[in-house]
Amino acid sequence: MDTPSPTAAEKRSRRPRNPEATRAAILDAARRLFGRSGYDQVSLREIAAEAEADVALVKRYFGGKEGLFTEALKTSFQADRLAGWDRSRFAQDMAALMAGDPHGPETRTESFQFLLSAAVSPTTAPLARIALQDRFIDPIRAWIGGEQAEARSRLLTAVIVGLLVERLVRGEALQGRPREAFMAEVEQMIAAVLGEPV
Amino acid sequence: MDTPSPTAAEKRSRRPRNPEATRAAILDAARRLFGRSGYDQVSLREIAAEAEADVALVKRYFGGKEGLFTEALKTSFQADRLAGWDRSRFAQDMAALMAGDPHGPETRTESFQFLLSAAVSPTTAPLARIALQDRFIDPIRAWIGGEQAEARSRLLTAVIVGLLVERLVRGEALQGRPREAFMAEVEQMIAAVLGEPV
DNA sequence: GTCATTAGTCAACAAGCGTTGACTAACTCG
DNA sequence: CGAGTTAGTCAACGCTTGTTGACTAATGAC
Repeated sequence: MDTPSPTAAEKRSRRPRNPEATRAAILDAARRLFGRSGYDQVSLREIAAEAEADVALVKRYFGGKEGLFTEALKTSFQADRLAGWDRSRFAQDMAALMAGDPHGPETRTESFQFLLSAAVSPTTAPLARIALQDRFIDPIRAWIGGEQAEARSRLLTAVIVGLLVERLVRGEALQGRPREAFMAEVEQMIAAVLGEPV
Repeated sequence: MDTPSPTAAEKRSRRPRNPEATRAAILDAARRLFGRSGYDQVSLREIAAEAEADVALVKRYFGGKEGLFTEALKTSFQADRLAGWDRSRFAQDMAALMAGDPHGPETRTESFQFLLSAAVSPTTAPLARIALQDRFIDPIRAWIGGEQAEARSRLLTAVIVGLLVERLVRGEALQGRPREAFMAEVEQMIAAVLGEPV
């Protein structure tokens, strides 16, 4: 046998020794799982399993669970930054997003949920405050401008968060007339907060 | 010594054997602690200590942690039912409540937070859905009436929840002009959702 | 007063957690 | 090639959790 039985070699160190890739895999798994279930619900062993890595590597790369969480929160929802949204279609897009099926494929809210679960737990609330300010309140205020910008951006952020919880708790998709009615109301309300003619 | 050293007798069974009172004490402590920190953050031992009772009694009276949580959630915020609020002053009262100091004495939001933390955790989300429907969405719909009642009550509930999170995350009281501006915006928005002239 | 029932206590359990350090194998540099 | 560093693995630690069953003492029925 030229190629000896690979079992022994295969069992150990299957991963091709790529530190950046492993680090990224762990971080990715963390974002996914933390976003789905919150800080306490997820164990490092679950994350490691999802990333097909060893638990001990969490310490190596992130110092511990809290470090991993912080890093995951920091690098979360790059794509979902509200700043990148089209303001003229904001109310419609948000209404459609919030009326959708919570378990559907077009989710896009997973990273929001991450932030939300962070906000509720007192342990992680300070981190959540920074992230909320950074990614929601500040960019929205920049849009709005004017004298009431601060109050309105806080308010709009609160509305989005509330709608997320509603969506999360609802458990199933709105369909037909209920969906349309809900969307229409959301749209109208957001427009009102944005200070636009209804 | 006629009255012998009471240490031995005192150590055991100090509580005067009052099942209803102990049950109530445990339930009360559970409401308080669950409301402050959420399901996973609170251990049964903490609750038992707060109630000055033994951990094992949780099993006796409630079957386990989940049973205690369910019972606590069910019997929570009797006083805070939105149904009891004065509708004509609803927008103002809610705005004032939400602008207040999160750590202030006039809280009144502890039991809301209880519900909120239940809503975010997937384990307890189904329970939270029932409670939300029962205590918020349904009574609000009864107020509103009309064709859009369902959509609007969902929306108003979402707004309240979002404001709670904002308050929770904010960490300090708004004061002076920021507070007034925030309150005015909240008031106006709620009034809009309620379908009242602004 | 005696005996069965029940409220409350105590100690221990199995399981899961985050964390740690010793070990092995792979890469890098001289 | 050989030495040193680094990536990844493994087993175990100490701790906390919810839960359980054996025990003690107070209550209530007769």
